[in-house]
Amino acid sequence: MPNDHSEQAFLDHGLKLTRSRRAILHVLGDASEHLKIAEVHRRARTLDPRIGLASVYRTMDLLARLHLVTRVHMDHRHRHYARQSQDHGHHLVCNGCGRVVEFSECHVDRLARSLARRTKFQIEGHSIELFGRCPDCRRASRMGEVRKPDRRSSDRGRSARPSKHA
Amino acid sequence: MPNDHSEQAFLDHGLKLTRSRRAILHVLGDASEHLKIAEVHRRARTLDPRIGLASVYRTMDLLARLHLVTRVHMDHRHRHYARQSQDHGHHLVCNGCGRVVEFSECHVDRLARSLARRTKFQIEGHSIELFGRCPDCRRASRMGEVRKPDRRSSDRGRSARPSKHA
DNA sequence: TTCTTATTGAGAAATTTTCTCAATTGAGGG
DNA sequence: CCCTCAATTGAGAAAATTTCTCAATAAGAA
Repeated sequence: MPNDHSEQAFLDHGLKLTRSRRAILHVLGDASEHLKIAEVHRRARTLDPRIGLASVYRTMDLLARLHLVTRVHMDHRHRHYARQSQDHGHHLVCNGCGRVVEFSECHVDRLARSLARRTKFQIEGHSIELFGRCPDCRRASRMGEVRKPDRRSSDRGRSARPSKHA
Repeated sequence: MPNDHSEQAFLDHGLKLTRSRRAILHVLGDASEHLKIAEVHRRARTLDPRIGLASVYRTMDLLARLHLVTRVHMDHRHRHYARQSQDHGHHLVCNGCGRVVEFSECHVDRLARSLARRTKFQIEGHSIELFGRCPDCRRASRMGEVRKPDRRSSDRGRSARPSKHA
């Protein structure tokens, strides 16, 4: 989000600040949600239509390596990225329909400290996902159905913008 | 793992117990690790070479919907599944090289209860991932490098079988 | 056994990600 | 300001993963 900070980080690591990278940083700076690659690409192209998809992949990888964004696991079909600073919404995902509810409470600090000590990793972030059944799907399964997933509604449900906030 | 239980679950839901499904249940029953689709397919074919990849996808989807198996998010490139009962290895992933260390301690019970109450979800499982830098990557970055990920070692690191257990 | 329909396997198609390579461009030095 | 050179790019090909289609098969009920 501090865009200048990101740009500086690039330079500090001897990386060039190119048109594409600047555009992508802008996109990420403006976004308030998690974005998947295709969406970053789409938005970046409104700033500069020349930007290629491969560059988006490359830049997002770099940003992740610089800890400016974090990969979040929202579904299996797409990569999603969140800015480092917003990386604190965790997810409750419905196994039935894919609906996602965000929540923020978590207490992994103790766990993180203990793992850091044992593994000598330097812990930088975390993500928690819980899986279950939303009320609608519970009702459906009480009625004996095995709901075949509906592609469209499932895609909607698993989209980047979680439907509710707990 | 209780194979008969799984087979029964199929019948209970009016689903047929076919050769392929039986083979896949066997594979899952024998496996002690998370498996990705391609691996399930490979193993199932040693039991019955006729099984097609599409059937593996279809069966794994069904199993997930029957709660006999859970999707776990180990990397972005593949789906991974774990048997419901073994869904309790969590991961510490190195942001630098992708190395994965498994750990088992976690205290999400309270969190789960509180979310269940607030959202009316029925919680069925969870996954925790922490991200950081492994000792090797910390050393490298102290030397100013931005390690470009090495495809091969990264693939090894992110594979289904974590390298170490904490 | 026969019937009915869910399920299958194979391959095509779609989707996402990675790779390759010639052309461009950023940043530093002169 | 211009040069130089390596980093970076865009485009498209290629790879990898997932989904779809459809005729053929086989599981389970009668």
